[in-house]
Amino acid sequence: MAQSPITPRGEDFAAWYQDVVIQGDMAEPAEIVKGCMVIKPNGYAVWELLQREFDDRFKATGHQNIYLPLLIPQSFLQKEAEHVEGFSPELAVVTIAGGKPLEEPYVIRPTSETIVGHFFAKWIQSWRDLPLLLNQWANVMRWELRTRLFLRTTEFLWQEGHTAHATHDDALDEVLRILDIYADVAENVMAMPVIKGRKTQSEKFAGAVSSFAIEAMMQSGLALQAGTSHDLGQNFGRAFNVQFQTSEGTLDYVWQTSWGVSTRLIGGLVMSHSDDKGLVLPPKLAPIKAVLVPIYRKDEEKAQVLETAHRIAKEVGAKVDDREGQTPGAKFFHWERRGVPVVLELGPRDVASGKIVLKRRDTGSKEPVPQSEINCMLNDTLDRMQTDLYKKAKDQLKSRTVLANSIEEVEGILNEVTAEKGNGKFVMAHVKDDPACDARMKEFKATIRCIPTQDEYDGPGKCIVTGENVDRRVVIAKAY
RNA sequence: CGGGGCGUAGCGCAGCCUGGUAGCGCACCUGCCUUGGGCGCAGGGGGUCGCAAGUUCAAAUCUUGCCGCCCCGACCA
Repeated sequence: MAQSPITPRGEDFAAWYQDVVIQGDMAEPAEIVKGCMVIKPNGYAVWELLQREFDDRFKATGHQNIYLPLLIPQSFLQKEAEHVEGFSPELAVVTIAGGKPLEEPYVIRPTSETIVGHFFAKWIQSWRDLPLLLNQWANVMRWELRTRLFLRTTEFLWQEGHTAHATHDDALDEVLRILDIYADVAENVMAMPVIKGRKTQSEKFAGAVSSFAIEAMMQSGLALQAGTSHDLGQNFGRAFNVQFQTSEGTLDYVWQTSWGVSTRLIGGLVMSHSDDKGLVLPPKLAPIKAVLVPIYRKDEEKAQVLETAHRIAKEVGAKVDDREGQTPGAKFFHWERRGVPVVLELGPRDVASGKIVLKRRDTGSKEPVPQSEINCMLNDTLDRMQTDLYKKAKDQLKSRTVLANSIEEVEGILNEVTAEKGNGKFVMAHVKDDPACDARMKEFKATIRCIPTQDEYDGPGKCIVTGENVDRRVVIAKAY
């Protein structure tokens, strides 16, 4: 019998997304805690693979991991003016502990800049202590009004990098180095093309001088901010008195950065590649790359098939689905929904002919392969699938990116867009980095996603809102 | 924070209007049978009906209060 069906993308994109995540057994709402989710093994395994990719790159660029307290004294959040304003609406606060009201409440960290500021002040005395390059893998909590699995949950997992530098140039280099790492993992591991860019002043992180981000386009055509890297200037250095003695003997505040990617990336992964049959995972992030489904009828067939199945599975590193009492058909659906890149089918006919059937998750193509070549063919297929998924996503990004040269044009395009229809677009237009311009975009429920770091279009032009000169087109879109 | 919906077996739901032995499908267990895209048959186990108070001889059902979750809009990785 059919399991709960997956809502087709074309019918209702948001419902499709939720169905894919749940049917793919990645996560489910933790119905006992508002806005939180349970990340299940098939989802957490993807997170572990992603973590490894990022962590290796952070280590390779000189960062070390630390762990900071979950609770932050409430007064800490208030030390940086913009920071407190940005975060106070979404804080969860602990006011009672040990059965007694606390003298000073603790907030559950929404991010750790403030606590880092405190410890940086203790640890940094001299320019010789710099740069200080740290990262933390942690959970954080932001009391969101509206939540969606992975994309926005009250509690989420992430990494937050925190670094301190002697000069602004060094800090900015760090910010961009990390942005490159984020883009590298997104494109080459997640097969998710991104646009690197700077956030506008009104979209930047609360407390930063400037924020950079990678923006991805989902199959709905909506934008997803997939990672951010912030130039904090000396804002937190001043707020927490993080001073160091320069080589010339003077005192200066450190220049800090912070940067993060979260479990939101898993949502992005799902919305980049999956289809109406369920989850599609790029091979590099598939916890199980191939499953072998044995097919047999009589006992003597079973013995033969299983023997060959285990031999081949061992050779290629596949998992044999030898569960009893489930027909092959049920198994095919099971693994398909869970996004396994390749399913191998082995039955009596294949045993007799010395072949095995290889089926690709993304294209659905099925072909018999000589058993002697299966190892090579499988690796080949996984490699091809990885690059094909990227190409497909890149093509969609290109075909759904349009130029606009007037505010009316932008409005006309974006007013057609709804999240359910999944007909989103990236609109490239000349717009000034000015809060008034951001506000204008909000009128049609869109935002300036970023000012690309690399101009792939026609260079300078006149702002379609103010008429002033700006040096390149920005990305305007509706977003998650 | 506004609008809507929901809470009954592990999951999805019916029953409620009109109070009277708690039901269906899937899943699960046992046996037989089947197996190249969600097999079939037979038998079986599983529930303080979200919580609390009230009305009543009697409450899943009526009344009141509370709690929680989900979905749709304004803030956000």
